[in-house]
Amino acid sequence: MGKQERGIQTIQRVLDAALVCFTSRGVYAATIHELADEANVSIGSLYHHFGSRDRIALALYCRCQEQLWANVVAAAIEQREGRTGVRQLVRGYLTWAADNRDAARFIHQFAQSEFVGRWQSELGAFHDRLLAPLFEWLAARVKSREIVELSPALFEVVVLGPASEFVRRWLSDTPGLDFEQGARELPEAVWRSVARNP
Amino acid sequence: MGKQERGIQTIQRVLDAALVCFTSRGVYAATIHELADEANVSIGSLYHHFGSRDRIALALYCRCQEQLWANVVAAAIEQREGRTGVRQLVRGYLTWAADNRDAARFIHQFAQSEFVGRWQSELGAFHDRLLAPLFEWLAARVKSREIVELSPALFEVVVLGPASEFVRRWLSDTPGLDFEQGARELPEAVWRSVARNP
DNA sequence: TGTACATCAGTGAACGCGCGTTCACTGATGTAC
DNA sequence: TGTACATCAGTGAACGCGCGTTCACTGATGTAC
Repeated sequence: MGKQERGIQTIQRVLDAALVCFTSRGVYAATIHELADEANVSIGSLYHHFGSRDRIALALYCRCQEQLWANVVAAAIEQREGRTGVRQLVRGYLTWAADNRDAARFIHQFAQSEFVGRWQSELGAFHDRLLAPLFEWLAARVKSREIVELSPALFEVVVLGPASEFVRRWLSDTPGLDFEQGARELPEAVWRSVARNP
Repeated sequence: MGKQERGIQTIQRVLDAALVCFTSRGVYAATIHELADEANVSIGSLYHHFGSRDRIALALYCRCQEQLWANVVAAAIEQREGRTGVRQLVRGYLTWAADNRDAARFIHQFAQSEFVGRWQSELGAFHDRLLAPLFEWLAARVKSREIVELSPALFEVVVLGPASEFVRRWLSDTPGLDFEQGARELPEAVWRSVARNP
């Protein structure tokens, strides 16, 4: 199962190309032939490394998720106060999406696609592992009574729901949605919904 | 362009079948052959009424959206107070989804699919028309200083974002997510985020 | 340092399956006089 | 009330396109002695 340096580079190149194809043509519409073209790699080589078309999408999804949460979670949990941490979490999510439009678009599309079902349990564990530091941070702020008591699952819904809904709409150019306005007002709105007032 | 009673019934029957196929097999995986089978209608008849596979999905989406918002918006705007209205909106969304799992699943899947792009402007106008009464209600509550000032677009994100994120996760059986708990705690959490405190 | 062998990386023409769509047709319903 | 015609509703075998995948192969890199 040993991989060579050359192979690792090819895999990265394929994933880069996949991001282009999947976002410009769509996760379903993009064909493996287009993908091979964009990556300058033969179809056989794709199958050598990934085994199937679906697994390319899966690998890309994991790479994007890792980038997203490594950034966003790290920036949030280095905040001491609950308020600044939650605000940072929301703002971080928004700015990451703005800086990585394609990756954000792909994540949202993939997460809602029929692919997910097939890898649900693996992806769930992966997701939990990425968010674990955040939930630790959260538990401490709940304990210190800065933040209302909410199960981690509901906390995610309440805090990341508005952020991801906003990004989803922003990415599809929903009229009447201004990014700057969202980045200014959403963090505080979200904070109000989890803040424990004295 | 006149339609006969028989044709109208066939269309409804096809949409019922489409909901079954699209939710059990997936919006992309379901084929028009399966659809014809499930509806007990010939493939030719499908094309006579809808013109293409995609338009069947589109028609179903419109029917589901209409059902959803007719219910949810109506129940919310008959509330006088901002707080009870917003709470009712969130709770109404959740319970509609619980009572219409398939329709909710289909709406979420379709809305995030590559279909949407093709009909974006029509669907946007349709959506706005369905939500118009809600935004009127909202404007009055903003004016009376019960609710913070937010553009309609951001209001939607803040209020419906958590609700739809919750439903999305609940529909895909995310572990750790309890429906009853969500129905109990989400409405108030959302209300806190838009309430204007004296 | 060289040789022999094993494994990894990469190729691309060919295949076959199944999908959406078409089309020439029959039957049912509505309309005009 | 009957007849002739037009339009709507419905049929399903056939088509052709393009997709994901395979496979027998060559070339590159690593390893053992």
